[in-house]
Amino acid sequence: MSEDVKHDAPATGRHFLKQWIAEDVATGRTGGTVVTRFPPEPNGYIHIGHAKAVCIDFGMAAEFGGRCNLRMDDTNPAKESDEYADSIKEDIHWLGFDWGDGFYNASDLFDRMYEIAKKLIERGHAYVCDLSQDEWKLYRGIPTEPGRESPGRRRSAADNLELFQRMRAGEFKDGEKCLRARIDMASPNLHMRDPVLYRIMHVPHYHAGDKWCVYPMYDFAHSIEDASEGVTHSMCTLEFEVHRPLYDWVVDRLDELDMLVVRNGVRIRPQQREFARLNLSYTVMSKRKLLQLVEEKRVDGWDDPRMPTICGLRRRGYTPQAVRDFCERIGVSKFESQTDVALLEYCLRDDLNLHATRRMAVFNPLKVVVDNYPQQGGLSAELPDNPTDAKAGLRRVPFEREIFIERDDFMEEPVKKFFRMTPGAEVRLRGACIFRCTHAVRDEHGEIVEVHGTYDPESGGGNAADGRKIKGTIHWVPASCALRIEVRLYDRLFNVPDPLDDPERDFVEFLNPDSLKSVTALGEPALAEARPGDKFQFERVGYFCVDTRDSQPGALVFNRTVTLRDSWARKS
RNA sequence: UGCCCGGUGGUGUAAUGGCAGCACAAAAGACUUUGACUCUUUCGGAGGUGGUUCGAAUCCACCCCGGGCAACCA
Repeated sequence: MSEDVKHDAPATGRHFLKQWIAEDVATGRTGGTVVTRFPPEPNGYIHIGHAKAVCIDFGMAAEFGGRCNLRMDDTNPAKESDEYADSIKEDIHWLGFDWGDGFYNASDLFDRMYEIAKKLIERGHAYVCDLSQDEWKLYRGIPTEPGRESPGRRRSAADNLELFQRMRAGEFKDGEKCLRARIDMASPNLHMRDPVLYRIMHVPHYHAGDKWCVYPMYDFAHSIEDASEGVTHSMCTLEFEVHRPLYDWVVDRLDELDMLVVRNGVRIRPQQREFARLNLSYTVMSKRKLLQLVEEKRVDGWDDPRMPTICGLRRRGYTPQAVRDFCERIGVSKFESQTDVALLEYCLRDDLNLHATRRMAVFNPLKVVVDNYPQQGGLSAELPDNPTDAKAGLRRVPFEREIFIERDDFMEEPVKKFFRMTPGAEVRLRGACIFRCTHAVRDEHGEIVEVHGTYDPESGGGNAADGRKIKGTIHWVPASCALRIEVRLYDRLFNVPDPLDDPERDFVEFLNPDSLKSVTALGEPALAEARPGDKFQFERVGYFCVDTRDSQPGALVFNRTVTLRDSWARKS
């Protein structure tokens, strides 16, 4: 699926996950098929950090000829919904990945998990704990000191089983009891100090309905989900590293119960490894904080084009190819790094340059009058829709006696190395002709209101008949038939590279007040045909797309996806 | 301060005991009917101290620094 991704960068070396999987393939531990999974919790929209995980999970499976399941890790009904589950599926498909028939819900395994829990109780591996949450915290101890045993730990298996069944029957209130694993209250790893396996929640589940009032905890559920699906390689982010012994403990119990999938005679013991999550400069990546931005209306919803969510990037005009290329380039490691958003933008421009249709649009118009141009001149510029694509077509832009150019493209007293329009000098009007400015006209405030000059009638299309070179080329739109378009100029959401870096200040204080500026621009007539989602390069300015939410025929709204690189602006 | 995991140019990464390389960023130049793209060049790196070795980014020890874990969240 990644044929269309450019691989001009040297293939990143075999990162540790590839090495790990390759080794397991070689030793036959996979039973012939590498199986991975992407296990989002449907409690929010996925963002570019998840895209990294998606690319790793699906990418590793593809690379080793295996498969990757999509699984909703929906074990906490308090926060989850169909809306989120649906959006996650849509976003993964948009990224270009497909799970085939490998779609699962953790909640479909609730019966199985419940049975496993009962077996664990019978075998003395789990017990019902009556401690309140506060007591349980006290009993757990602190890292430097061992914890104390819960009274429930010494209860008979039969009694615990009965209590657990009563929990499930709804006889207890939330938090009144819980099921815990019997492991080691003295473990230096807090997660091994008899972790909670089931809690009571009298909350209906968006998928399982009102069948349950007890729900499994992540550590218990996740191992069972992986094992049930025959997952061989379970990759997640670094914060789960300390959970690994517990993951393995549950897999051991399943093994004892003979509940592991057997593939080609090999019992599949899923294994977990962890990689560093993606951090991107000038944004935040935590679902909680993104939710906060949405709820406090700091942005216009999850798909606000400034959001790092997949739907936000999509609306902004990002392409799946660019996101995948980016995920390939950032590599995989265990070092907690912060990637420069400039790399993402590089990948974006790289793709858009190849595929975006070219048009001209003027953002800050300055009227230019071509004094020697006949009223019905009949000249028009014929320009390629995309010079990087030989198959792309051409469009005509009518040239007129009055046109608009970018105010920045004119300087009455030019600084050195200014190659654009300036009195006395020639400049090329893109695709149309060579123009020599004679003078600027000012109003009573000294503001330049229009510029006059003459064109070279022998320069149709922009080439001089005598072959003389013209250094500067600027874009323009015809005055009479230019299209008024709304353009939303998006910039980075935050004005510091790491908004979470300052413990003294709330990250919202670092929001960039100029992250959105809405302006009216003048576009060339061909833009009238633009449809929602279409991507364009406005020449010499940047990449833009037609907004999928607010744009209407006759009232077009464009989002600035990313500017063009501009070495002139950087210099001055 | 208990346990776990990390530390290679500004940023992200490569090497698996044998010349520290690539990409992004930055800078200079060439080309150019987009000051874009493309091309060339430059800049700049091993947290520290010891040790093992003919040879250490890589192995060992100690130290320093960063992150994670102490939700009945995932």
